[in-house]
Amino acid sequence: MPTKFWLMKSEPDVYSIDDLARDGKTMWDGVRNYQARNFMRDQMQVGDSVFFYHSNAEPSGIAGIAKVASKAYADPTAFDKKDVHFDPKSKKEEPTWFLVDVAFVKKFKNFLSLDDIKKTEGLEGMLLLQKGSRLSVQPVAERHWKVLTQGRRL
DNA sequence: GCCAACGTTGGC
DNA sequence: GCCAACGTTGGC
Repeated sequence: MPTKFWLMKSEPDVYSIDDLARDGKTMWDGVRNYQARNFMRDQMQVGDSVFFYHSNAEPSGIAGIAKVASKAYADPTAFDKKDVHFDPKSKKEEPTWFLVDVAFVKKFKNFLSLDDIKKTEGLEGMLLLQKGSRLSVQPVAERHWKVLTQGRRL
């Protein structure tokens, strides 16, 4: 598998790095975008590293690190009529939506804000920084991961 | 809360 | 298969 590094977005009001630290592990449910689903279903491997990104936050940015803790399986919230992420088109025999389990690794002592990320050199081409990029699950190039994690007190 | 940039849906 | 209308994301 080519990619071993990922970035996954969550709104901290809904589920933050502190929630993951408390739970230890969580189902990354509610992804309803095909590209994001495909990354989880087709490419993620147990043990892959994940930037836990706080979106729609004050400030937005990378809050810590998590890791992929399961292979992809059907997202149960798609079958649950009472769930906000319910999708009547997804059938149990042939699920539309998938998720992986994500486990807590660390919370950064120094939150890495989007502002900091933008100021960082060597991130040319990083998906997160592309205008209009909204993908909530995205691959991170190894060199970008290194640039962001090395030479910093995180 | 605004709104630009995307993604999806559905009429034709 | 086109594309307008609509819904969502997410920075600001």
